[in-house]
Amino acid sequence: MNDFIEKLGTFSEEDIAILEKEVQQHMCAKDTCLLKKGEVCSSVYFVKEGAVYHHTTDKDGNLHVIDVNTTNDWVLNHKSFTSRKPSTYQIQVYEDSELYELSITSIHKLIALSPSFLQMGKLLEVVTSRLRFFDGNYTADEKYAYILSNKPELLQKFPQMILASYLKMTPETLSRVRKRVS
Amino acid sequence: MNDFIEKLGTFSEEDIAILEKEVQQHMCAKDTCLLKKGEVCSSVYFVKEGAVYHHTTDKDGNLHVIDVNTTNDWVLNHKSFTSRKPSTYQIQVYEDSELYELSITSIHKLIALSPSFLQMGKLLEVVTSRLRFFDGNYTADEKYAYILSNKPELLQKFPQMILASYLKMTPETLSRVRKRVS
DNA sequence: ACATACACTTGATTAAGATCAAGAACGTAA
DNA sequence: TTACGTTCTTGATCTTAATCAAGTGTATGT
Repeated sequence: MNDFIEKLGTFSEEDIAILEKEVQQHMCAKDTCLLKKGEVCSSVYFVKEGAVYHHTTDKDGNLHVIDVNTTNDWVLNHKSFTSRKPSTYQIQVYEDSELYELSITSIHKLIALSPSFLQMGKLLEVVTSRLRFFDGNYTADEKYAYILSNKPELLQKFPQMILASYLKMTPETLSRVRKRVS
Repeated sequence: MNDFIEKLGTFSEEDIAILEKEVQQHMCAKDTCLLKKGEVCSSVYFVKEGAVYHHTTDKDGNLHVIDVNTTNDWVLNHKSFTSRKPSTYQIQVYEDSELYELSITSIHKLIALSPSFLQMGKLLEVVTSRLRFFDGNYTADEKYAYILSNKPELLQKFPQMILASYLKMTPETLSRVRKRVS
């Protein structure tokens, strides 16, 4: 649990003690749903080991992958979490994973006990900000190269279909990009 | 000033009286800068009449239009405003405009005087959320059709170059789309 | 009225990626 | 082992929009 707490911020010994009481540890099987479409996001997860993806399916049955997380990543729908409005997509475990969970009620309790826990709010803003290429007009090659140099573990954890959807290209294109860039 | 206050929320007579003392009314000439790149956004504007655009210029000298506002729109860099971090772009008046301004210090003062002003925070979140098509993969025709049915006044106020940049297409493409869709 | 500048249009060509289609590689179950 | 279902690869073609280039307005000032 140390790496989890370290990533959360800097805390005193006492703070860590009360924090540890609030954190729940889970072993989640593949396909476990962490947040259903329509539910309000009320927990923050941290991936100790494993893989998680955020997705939705449109009326034509096409899968849209919104986000992907692996080891040492934070997992939450930040928009739903902060606005307390229903999530527009699902968060699901992609492979058997070990997760830490901190509920919103625990977070409120912690902040009431020690204001040093306020730093978590800032953190969650940062960790959930979207990757560069979702704003600008990047080519398929640039998007792949970005992942390759910034988060190559995604390429190992997820199959081409999921990655292609996440990168907004077809699996065929991703296959060709892969060959081209390597 | 009534339409401005109405859009801000629902307030008592006394609230409106203290609010009106804080609002500054401006006549701004074309090209007046409301927020410079690098400054922290510290005011919210409301367009009584006119046109405003948010833009930046990259190292190759290309103009990138991030947002456009016309009559009855709110104007602010929400990210800079809430994070208190420097703006990455400029906000500028595009044609002579009549604007109302509410500074962040005024907002804090108002909230201290009456908690009913807290509703403004929610409002600003909503009004600054990006239009649908900036997430998904929409065609040039779809983007134009969306503006045409949801904010046609933009097409009157701004020249093709600005609109094309905002819609992430070339002016040539926008010209052809225009003919095609109409 | 003329010149200059600027915005817009239109056409021809190019490039990126999607789509369609077929086959290869690999795992799992009978 | 064979058979089936995936996932991934590869090729051929098509579509969208960018680029390049040459026009056509249209306003502004002299």
